[in-house]
Amino acid sequence: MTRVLVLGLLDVQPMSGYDIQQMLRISDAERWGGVLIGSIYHALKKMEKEGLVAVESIEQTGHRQKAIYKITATGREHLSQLVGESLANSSVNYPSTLYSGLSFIEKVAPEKALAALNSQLVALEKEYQALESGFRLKDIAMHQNIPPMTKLIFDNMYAIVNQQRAFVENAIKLLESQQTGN
Amino acid sequence: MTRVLVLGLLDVQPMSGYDIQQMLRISDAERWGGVLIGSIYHALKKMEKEGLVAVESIEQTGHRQKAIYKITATGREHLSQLVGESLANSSVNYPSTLYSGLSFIEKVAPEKALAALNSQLVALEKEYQALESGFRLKDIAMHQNIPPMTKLIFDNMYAIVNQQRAFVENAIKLLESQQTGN
DNA sequence: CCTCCAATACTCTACGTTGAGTATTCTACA
DNA sequence: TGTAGAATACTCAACGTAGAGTATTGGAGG
Repeated sequence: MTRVLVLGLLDVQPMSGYDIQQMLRISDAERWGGVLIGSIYHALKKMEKEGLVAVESIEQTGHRQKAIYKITATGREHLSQLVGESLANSSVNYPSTLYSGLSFIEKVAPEKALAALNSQLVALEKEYQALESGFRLKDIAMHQNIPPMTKLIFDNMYAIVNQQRAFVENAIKLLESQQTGN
Repeated sequence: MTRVLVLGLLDVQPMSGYDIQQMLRISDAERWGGVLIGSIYHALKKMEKEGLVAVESIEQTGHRQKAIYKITATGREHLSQLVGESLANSSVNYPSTLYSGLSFIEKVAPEKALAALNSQLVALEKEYQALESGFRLKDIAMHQNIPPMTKLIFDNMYAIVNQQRAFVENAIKLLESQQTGN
């Protein structure tokens, strides 16, 4: 996924690792991608060895220099390949951390478990609001002309957060009913 | 997550890395956890150094030996801690691979993109059916007495697969409408 | 003009994941 | 009784992730 994002951005125009970082930070990819600094530079180095990208130039500013990378023809083919795979592969990923926690929930005291689940509910609420305000900002920036695919992705993110919210609420209800012995 | 599962199982009874592997394979965790061989042994070695687990005994069978691990008191505390965190942390994880593919969908020919998305739909359908038959088998094995928490988790998995199915269907519709120029 | 903080542009190492690979033992069946 | 293949039990190196750390430059305020 890191590779798709890096190659995709370099295909728009040559840029440095830092620029890629900034691009990802500004775009929605920040929220769902969570690509970290180290991964970007690692991907660039790796793909350079593989001939998918190349250093176009090195800009000097005083004693500091930055490498401007560009995508190669092979890289463009590879990108197309990767995008195809990303579209074809199953996109389900279960919240395994939560599942494993619930599987061994008896390892913590019921009050602690309830407190923990409630704090997750707060986190989910926060995520939902961050999504909403992010969307509003984008909507204004693009003058109410958000591309339909971006809209679809946002809707999917809303749906996922809501789904998890309902799930956690049900888990809480179940725990409470078990605690009172009903 | 690997640690929670490994510690949780060792807390039931001492066993070897291979036994843990088998336990996970049999349980539902196989489907959502996807914990791989290497990760289990790595976790065991690491946690042994940290004093969370210890080798209880080494069973010899001819020239082959297997190490039976047990959880320590510190390990039990740690498990409780980890379960608490698993319950408290946000459980949303977006299908970033698909999102990145969709973000750069124009890098592949429209027919290829459609074909790829349709093959994902097939994969999702397969996953749904695997879920259903897995649940039925479990239901029979437990004589229609599946624990409510397990039921909740299964329902969440169904919901997630359905959500992704709807999402991919909408993406396909959007692509088709763009292709015909509506 | 100086100073301090934010921004720029990476480097580096620790860590977990991945799954092919290795080696041994068991077992079914011919 | 021999043997092919499944099951057992783990090793190992390549790889990607993670994010703190380092070093330099730009800019705002006193």
